[in-house]
Amino acid sequence: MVEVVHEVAHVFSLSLHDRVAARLRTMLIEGQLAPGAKLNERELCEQLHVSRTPLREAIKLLAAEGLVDLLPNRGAVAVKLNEDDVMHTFELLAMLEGMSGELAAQRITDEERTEIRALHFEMLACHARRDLSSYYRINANIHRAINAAARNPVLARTYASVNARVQSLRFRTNQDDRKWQAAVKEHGTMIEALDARDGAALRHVLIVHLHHKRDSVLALLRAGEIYPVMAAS
Amino acid sequence: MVEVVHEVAHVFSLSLHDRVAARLRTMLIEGQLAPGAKLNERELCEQLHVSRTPLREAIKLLAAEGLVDLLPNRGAVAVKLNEDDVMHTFELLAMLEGMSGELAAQRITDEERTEIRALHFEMLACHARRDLSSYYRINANIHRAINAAARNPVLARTYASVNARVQSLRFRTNQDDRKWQAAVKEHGTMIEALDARDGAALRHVLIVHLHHKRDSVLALLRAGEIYPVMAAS
DNA sequence: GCGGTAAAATTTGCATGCAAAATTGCGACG
DNA sequence: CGTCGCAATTTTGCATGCAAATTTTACCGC
Repeated sequence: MVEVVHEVAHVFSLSLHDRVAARLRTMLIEGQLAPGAKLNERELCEQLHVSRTPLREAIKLLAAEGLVDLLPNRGAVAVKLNEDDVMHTFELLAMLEGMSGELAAQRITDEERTEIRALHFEMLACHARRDLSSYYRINANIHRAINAAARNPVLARTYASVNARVQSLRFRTNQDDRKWQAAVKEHGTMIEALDARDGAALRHVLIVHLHHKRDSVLALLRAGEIYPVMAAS
Repeated sequence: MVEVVHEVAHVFSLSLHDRVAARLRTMLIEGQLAPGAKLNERELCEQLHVSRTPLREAIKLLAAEGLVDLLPNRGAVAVKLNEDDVMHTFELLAMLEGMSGELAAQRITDEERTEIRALHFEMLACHARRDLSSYYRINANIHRAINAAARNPVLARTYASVNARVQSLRFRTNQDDRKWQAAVKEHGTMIEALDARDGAALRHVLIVHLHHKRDSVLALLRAGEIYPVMAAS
């Protein structure tokens, strides 16, 4: 019935289910689909202007990524992490990022170091302007760059997959100026470790960094300032 | 009124697509679907006696697990790892298993230690009988038990997911008696480290163990003795 | 024969239809 | 007044149909 399709000529992932999965992923990470919320197929079909088949296929992708839980005969719900889940996830993330850092310190090129330092200063600018949104974006790019410098795509993909599950929570932290300051300082230490090609030091600061992040998220979680936020239904 | 049941309910896979995914997973791991082989939907539909919808949904699950690659408009193919992929995967696996061991040494209960030691002796029996198949099964159970003792379900699931991608390759190694002997000896060291609750030692032996496994797999890969094999077992 | 092109056949991707399960609404009964 | 039970509606799960894309095959010119 719907033959009017928005221009997607320049997009290479022509598969509709991939695009739908990406859209859902964004909605989950940004909290438009709140943790614990049921994913109503008919609703999402109308909202995304697709039929149920590609939507269901996209949901299966997200289920394997761990972003939604699949309940037999009862559809899918956005994952709602409890404290233990958050602890375990950050415990793993810290290890993964620590490993990335250690490998990156050994394998990074000068060009990559230069680029990461540039990103670092961009991030400092965002911090100075209190531009949280851009700060997050550049921050993510820095960590992605470190992962890339580790020269292990399997590690990078695994990290991205695990990280996606807590991304929506990480989004809400760093409201606290003191913690933000500390995070920025840790990032400075990362740059120093990278310049010194000190794998152990980079690993250490990354693990500490993630543990601080974990604590921030847990604090918000315990304060109940995360899950009450719900979108209109 | 529904009680809170956010645990991954392992009720019997009532969903057809879950059963199909499990079946396909087995076929991929056991090599019935050879690496690089195209997954023909019609063919598999007839073989598994299901229609295309649940099959396609299952394939999406496996794609997110990294067991198959999805080519736009050209279906899915069983992943065919090259040497770099194998190196990177084992590099990550070694780290994950090392982490598991370190955590397990801290968190394991006496009951679990007892059970793992029992499994260990069972495995020794299989080794003595040269019962490779049972050896593999018990070996996998030991590593699963260590992962369980680490008390981090996220880590365990991640390990299982990454491991699945090389499981079909691991299946074919240890034909070499000398390497088998060495692997068994390493397992003995693991038990000692667990009994001493020496996290660093356990971590170390697990990493070494995985690196040896990596070398075995790479040797077979380079000898071309893996991919030509296509028969079902 | 050989390369190239176009049509036929196969295969994938998406939409829709139908049955089973779950949720909801409502009324009878204790 | 609350609870249980049953039917209506909604929602999920699977099968099938159709169009687009890909692969195969056949043909034509050279």
